[in-house]
Amino acid sequence: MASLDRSIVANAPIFTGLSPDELDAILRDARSVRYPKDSAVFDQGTEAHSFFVLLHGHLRVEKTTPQGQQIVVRYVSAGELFGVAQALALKHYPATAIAVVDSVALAWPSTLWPELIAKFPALAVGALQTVGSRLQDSQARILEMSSEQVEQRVAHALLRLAKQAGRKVEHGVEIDFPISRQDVAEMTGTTLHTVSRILSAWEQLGLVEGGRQRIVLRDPHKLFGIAEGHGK
Amino acid sequence: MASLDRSIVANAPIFTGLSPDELDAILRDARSVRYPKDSAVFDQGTEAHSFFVLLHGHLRVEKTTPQGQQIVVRYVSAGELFGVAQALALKHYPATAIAVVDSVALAWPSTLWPELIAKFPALAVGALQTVGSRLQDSQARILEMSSEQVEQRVAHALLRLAKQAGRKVEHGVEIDFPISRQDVAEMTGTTLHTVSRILSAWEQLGLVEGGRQRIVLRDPHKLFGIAEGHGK
DNA sequence: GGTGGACTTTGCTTTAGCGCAAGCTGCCGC
DNA sequence: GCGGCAGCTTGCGCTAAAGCAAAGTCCACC
Repeated sequence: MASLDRSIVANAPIFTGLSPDELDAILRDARSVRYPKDSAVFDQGTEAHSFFVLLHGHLRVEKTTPQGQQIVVRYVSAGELFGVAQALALKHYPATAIAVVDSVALAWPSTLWPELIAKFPALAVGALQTVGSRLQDSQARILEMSSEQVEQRVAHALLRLAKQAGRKVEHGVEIDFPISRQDVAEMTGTTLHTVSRILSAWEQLGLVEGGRQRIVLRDPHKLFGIAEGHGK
Repeated sequence: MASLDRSIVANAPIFTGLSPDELDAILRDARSVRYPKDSAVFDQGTEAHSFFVLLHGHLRVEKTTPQGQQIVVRYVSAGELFGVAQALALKHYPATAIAVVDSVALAWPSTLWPELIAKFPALAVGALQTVGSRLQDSQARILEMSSEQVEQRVAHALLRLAKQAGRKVEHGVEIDFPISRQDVAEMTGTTLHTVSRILSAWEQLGLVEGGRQRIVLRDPHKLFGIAEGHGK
């Protein structure tokens, strides 16, 4: 088990560029925490006490407006760094992270971040790349929301989910955690109703297969066509 | 002039946490470049040869889809770091930066980034915070696009522009560089036509004052009300 | 001082997708 | 085994805003 965790950690992009010894030193300060399904790892607006690397499971990161409107910022998979508010000079978490399946994460106290950075500059470089790739994702999403129809956006979202957390099953690729129509709506800037309609239509065409909090892509290639604006 | 530049650089957030000596060492490797109005500092997709700090002027950063749809990612003001593709592990610039007024920037070869980081870890920390705050902005924008009406989004955009690059004038705050209705549309994910209509309506109400590539906010407070969804 | 093009305004038509409402279904807990 | 409810589907009307079209207006350059 410990060695399994080790391999996940060693392959985490954030830790590339560190020697095994350095990695050990860093891991000594971490504690491992279990988060049961549907529990929060941290809540938007609370003090950013820790930063994390996910060892096992999946998290949904969501952000809520003062008016109560909510969006899904992203899903976190094993090996990813998250909750680095401190590194971005934020005192409070800018979003809420919820375990969508039973999950395990390594946690470090935020106060340790400056020390760790000072000792291991490669960490800062890794963090920069992590945050940078999230920035890319966000901007891609803005571009999508400005230029694409809802149907295309939903197709894109499903393809991205499948890529990040897809599991091969008999007739396609299943998204490997429970995800509701509402969640997809909050990822694509639309409503539960519209997502439901779109998925129903696709199910007719044999492109996807649905169910309660369950989505299987049966024809990713054709979905890609829709995402790119052909198909339809 | 040199000392004027010095003070801009010294106050740039990216350089906080560096001693004057360190700053000098870093500046020795930079060259200063003039970009006349409407010229490109770099183009989306080209090799990321340099990274920059803007000394004077304003840039518009825009991103284009393969299909030709375009959005304005952000505007860059004096003192800001930009073009750090290399730090995010990108080989090519992910967007195009255009001078909207005659501008001057300091430029470093991208190849120098790893050395500088190694010598001055504070730089990595600064860059992380810069990129982090851009990530915050992008996510805020996604939230806005998912939950707000066009009118609110335009109000938000104008207020942000005024905050970042506002100049006090006789009856209000003027945005300190030429900006077209089209540009505002590309910032808010709408069309030229809709922006024009909204600004015309606001002009009727005395909230703004328009003109060719010119916007003056006459009643920021009331605009804020609209942005928050009251007013209407 | 005139002319062309870039920028803007404005009216009309169309439509994607939202909001509302009602009903269905499969799962979980008792 | 049976409620009950969370999640899903579906129909209908409505509206914000996009698309289309046509005319102004201002500026820069000749």
